[in-house]
Amino acid sequence: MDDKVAARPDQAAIASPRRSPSQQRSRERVERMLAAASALIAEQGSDAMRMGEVAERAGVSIGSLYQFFPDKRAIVWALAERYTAESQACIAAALKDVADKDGLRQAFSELVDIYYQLFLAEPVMRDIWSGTQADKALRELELADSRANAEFLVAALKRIRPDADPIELETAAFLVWQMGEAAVRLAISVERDEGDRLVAAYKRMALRELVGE
Amino acid sequence: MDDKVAARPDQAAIASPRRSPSQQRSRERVERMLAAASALIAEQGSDAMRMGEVAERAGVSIGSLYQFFPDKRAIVWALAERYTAESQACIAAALKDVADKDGLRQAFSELVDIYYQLFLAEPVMRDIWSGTQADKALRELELADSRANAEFLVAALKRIRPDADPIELETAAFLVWQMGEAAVRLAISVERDEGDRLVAAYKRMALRELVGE
DNA sequence: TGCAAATGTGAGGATTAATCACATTTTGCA
DNA sequence: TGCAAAATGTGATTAATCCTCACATTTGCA
Repeated sequence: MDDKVAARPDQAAIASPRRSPSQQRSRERVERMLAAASALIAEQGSDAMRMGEVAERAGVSIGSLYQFFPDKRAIVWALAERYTAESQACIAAALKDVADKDGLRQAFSELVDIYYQLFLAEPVMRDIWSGTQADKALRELELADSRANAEFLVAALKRIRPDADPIELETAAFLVWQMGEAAVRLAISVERDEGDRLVAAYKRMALRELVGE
Repeated sequence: MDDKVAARPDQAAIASPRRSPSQQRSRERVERMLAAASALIAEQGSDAMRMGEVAERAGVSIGSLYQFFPDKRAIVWALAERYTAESQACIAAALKDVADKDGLRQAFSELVDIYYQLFLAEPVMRDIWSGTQADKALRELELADSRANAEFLVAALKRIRPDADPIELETAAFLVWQMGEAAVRLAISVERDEGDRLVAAYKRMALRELVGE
């Protein structure tokens, strides 16, 4: 995770570019802004988050906020970007040494559990990825993230089933990943025990598709 | 499909109740409002849709708009509600007479295709169900819709596999349905041929889960 | 030290959702 | 038919909020 504010992909209306914090002082302030935003999102959701409130909590002026973030969505995007970077590292590590079916079963099951727990425990994650679909930049980030994660999965699958059609593996991995997100989102929006059942059912389905019975 | 404006479930902040059109005149005006909103959503997306523009296109005043819709989201919700009612009828009809595995395979495959085509062809549908997650009322509508559709599927499954555990069928059907929506949304956001592959892969996965190999 | 670049500020401009006090039309009924 | 009450229609106005901008302050550096 770097401290630099990542350049957000252009949105429908291109937001004017913003400075990247180059001094230590401003880097710390940007951290405070993100922390404040994160706290507010956890409390009320990103939609209800007010720029003035973020600035106040971070102990900076509105102007400073806009110095580093072109608009409100960019703040949410920056938080989302951190989560994806972190989780990608985690996923890559978990799938890195998988070499057989049982290894994949094990690793996949654990990853799904982690993801599920994360969504249950982290209101910010829930909020960000729930609103995903409405925001073009976030949707693209999620898609890119899914593709990257699917790649890790494909790499593992190729080791397990070296003679399988690469395109099919690619398709299956991408689909399975995206469905996992859908399954977890669904699971957290219903009663806990039904959610658990849904996640378990998803795991079975996904693994059957990936490594067979 | 009834002409009445359905009462929208309470949102976070409870919107003040609005009149239901009881006279022929107002019913027609409400239709014009919805048509105008639909056209604007198709053109620019529901986020960019402006209340003033809806009113102008419908040939009514802002005040009239708010006479029948408590707020902006209620308009989108009303459109969404119509789509779900329509599609539920379609789904119920398609699954009504399914009595064996091959019948289900056939019906399910057709329903998925119809849904996929609908999303490809209907920008309003795309927009509404993309923004779904951000809006509590829409999320609830989608969930209720999924559950209702899952019920039709469960009914068919019980005829095919009468000795299966009902809870498991319920879980599988609900999950499969929700995943179908995720799969289609994913499919329409990538290149057409990749989308087709994804939908095909989803069908395979879903049917394997529902009726086995 | 002094200057240019980086950073900080918050009042105010610009949008836009939503309200409300009042006008007009329709309906139900004696 | 005539008329009171309910339903419907109107748009200037209010309120909330994002974001800009002109100017002040701080930092890095030769």
